Amino acid sequence: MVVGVLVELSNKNIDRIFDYLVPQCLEEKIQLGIRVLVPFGRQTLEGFVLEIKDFLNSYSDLKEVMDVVDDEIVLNQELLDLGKKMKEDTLSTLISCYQVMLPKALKAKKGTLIRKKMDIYYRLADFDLTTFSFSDKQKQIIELCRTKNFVLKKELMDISRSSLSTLIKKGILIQEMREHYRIHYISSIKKVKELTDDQRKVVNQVNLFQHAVYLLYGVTGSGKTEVYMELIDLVLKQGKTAIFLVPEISLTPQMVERFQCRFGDLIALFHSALSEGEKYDEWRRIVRGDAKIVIGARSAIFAPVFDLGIIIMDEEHSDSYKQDDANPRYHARDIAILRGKYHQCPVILGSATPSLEVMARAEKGVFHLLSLPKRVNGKSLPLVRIIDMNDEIRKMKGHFSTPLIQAISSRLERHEQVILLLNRRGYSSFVTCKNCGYTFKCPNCDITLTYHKSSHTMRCHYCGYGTKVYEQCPKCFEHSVCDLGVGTEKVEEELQNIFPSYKILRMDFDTTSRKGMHAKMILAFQRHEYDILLGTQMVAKGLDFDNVTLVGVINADTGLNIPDFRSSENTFSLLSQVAGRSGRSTKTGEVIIQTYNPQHYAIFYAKQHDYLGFYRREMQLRRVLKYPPFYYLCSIRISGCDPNYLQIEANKIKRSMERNFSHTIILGPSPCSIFKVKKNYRYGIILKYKKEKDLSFVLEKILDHYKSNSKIKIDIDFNPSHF
DNA sequence: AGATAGCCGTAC
DNA sequence: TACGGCTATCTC
Repeated sequence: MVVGVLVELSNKNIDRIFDYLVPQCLEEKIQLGIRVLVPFGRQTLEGFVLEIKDFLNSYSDLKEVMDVVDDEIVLNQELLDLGKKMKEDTLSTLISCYQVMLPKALKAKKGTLIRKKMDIYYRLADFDLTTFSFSDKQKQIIELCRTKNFVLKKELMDISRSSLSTLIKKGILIQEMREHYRIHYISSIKKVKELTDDQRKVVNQVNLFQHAVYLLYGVTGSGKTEVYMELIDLVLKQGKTAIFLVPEISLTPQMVERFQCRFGDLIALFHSALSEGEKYDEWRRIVRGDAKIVIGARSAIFAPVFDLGIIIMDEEHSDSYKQDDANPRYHARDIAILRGKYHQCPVILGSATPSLEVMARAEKGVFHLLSLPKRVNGKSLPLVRIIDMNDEIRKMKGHFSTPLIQAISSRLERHEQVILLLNRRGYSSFVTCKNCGYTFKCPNCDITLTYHKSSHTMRCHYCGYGTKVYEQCPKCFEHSVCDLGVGTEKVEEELQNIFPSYKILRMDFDTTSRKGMHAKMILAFQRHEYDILLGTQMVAKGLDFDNVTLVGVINADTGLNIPDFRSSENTFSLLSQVAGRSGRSTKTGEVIIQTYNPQHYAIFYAKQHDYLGFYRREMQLRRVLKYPPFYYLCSIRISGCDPNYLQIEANKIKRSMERNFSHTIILGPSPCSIFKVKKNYRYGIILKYKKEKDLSFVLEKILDHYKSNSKIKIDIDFNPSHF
């Protein structure tokens, strides 16, 4: 027997199958998708068996497989094929596609193999017990085994050690080894909430027996989660499984608790707070079929489930679904659709602010549109007040306008809670006028210019346009142009000074990076141990606090100034999401947004809770500027440590593209926003295209050409989430 | 990722 | 001619 093996090294030069001879003694264990240990050059590597074939004499000088690593396969046929498709779509190495599917614990890292733990269980033997007489303790043990079927050894030992051993000796109890999972779930199942008519209507519109993609567009608080749970319930009743994806940030204890109450230990949870060992255990529970519902962030889309009955992606618009920091640069939505097709099951994309790409496809009829236009509690969406900071700025000392301070104190006096959002995205990288709020834009791209400190210039990262920084503002002629930057700590301090007797909880990357802190903080706020929750983006999503009646956005604009064509969309969606945190229960909610751009359409439509209005407006812009969903984008990043050489090669790459593409707009090469990172310089080329049939072919040729050039690294990102 | 074979310049 | 640095090539 001969096997084709893909070794665990992600390198373009080795991204192919190597053949090995299987010694007789290992033949039995060999299967497609199992891992083997093979000699490679002079090292020993793990690899995946991708081909099994008979030995032919044409094979000359094959090395032998040294060992089989697993008892069971780690990649089933579906995932093996999916990886090949991903390789084609992302131009990554095949091995990187497989690696991203598996828990890290499985990755060959010398000496740190995480093993599954075993527990000893006992069950009753299959014969008539009436002929025996038992002691009280023995009866207790037998009764326990009868009700629970399998009982952990330790539990029985606690009753009576000697009785246990007698029962074992008599053959009444039979020992069984079972895998020990590091996490334990409650299996209690609470009463199920009755669906509203709207929710029921949506559930009924989903055909569970064939593949289709649905967009569930539902305003914040419309009860999308209930719909998800009902659909999952229906799928479980068919004996099938479900995958439920959420952005990492909204994988909160609140949301998890709701699912656990309803589905108990049928859930496998992938959470960033889990250790690698725990993740591995969850993965094993899925493989074994013990878990039927997989809940997790992006990579949970690769869960090794069988009989998949539904895939749900909550907060579909979230950019965390796109992996953009490493290969393969995939989008979980694309994978979801591929798996949905394979399993012939529905894919549900849910959001209160769907991405334009998805909404456009729903409008075209490619996806089915389902809507939940009303909040469940019958409450209207909270009233949004816009504070024009151009007027306020002169009256205030720090970050808080008078109306916002007044609103906060009146809510606090009523013992209600407040959420404050400090939007940190894109902070300090843009140049603005302190007097009038004017920001500099690129004349060619309608994109905010980015400040480059080293050269004291402003540059467009799309087309490469650059200009020196003007001290004088071209709008108000004041000499008050500066670059911006504020920290959360500073704002917290300021807030504490204004409200010295109230407790403030600060939630940002620094305070939540410790394991489990995020969850702890949310629970503490829920218990009203704090009055004000001050945080970054992470306070915007999925949280559900009954007592929160005011949401304040300290700086709505920063997101608008990011040099990204999606900045309006992201700002609109952030504001809508955070506004939805207010007034979720019986108390009426209020939202206050501080902004220098009160007239900006993203802020205007967010105030009106008008997603469709925003959508139409933004679509017009995208059409004119040739952005998605009208055009596809592809970002090519060229990096290396010699800036001159890089520039020369980047231009060569551009020219070869110009020769080979006929329907593609090629922008760049231009230096990336952070031109120099760790002694590495970076150039970017951006492609805009609708149809370019040789695109992948040509890009692959370019990758191939540079694959063994150590001076240059090329990263390709199709449909980048940002630049 | 490593290891190695081939190619150059330079130092004795 | 011996050594080192650099690069292209190879790993079943």
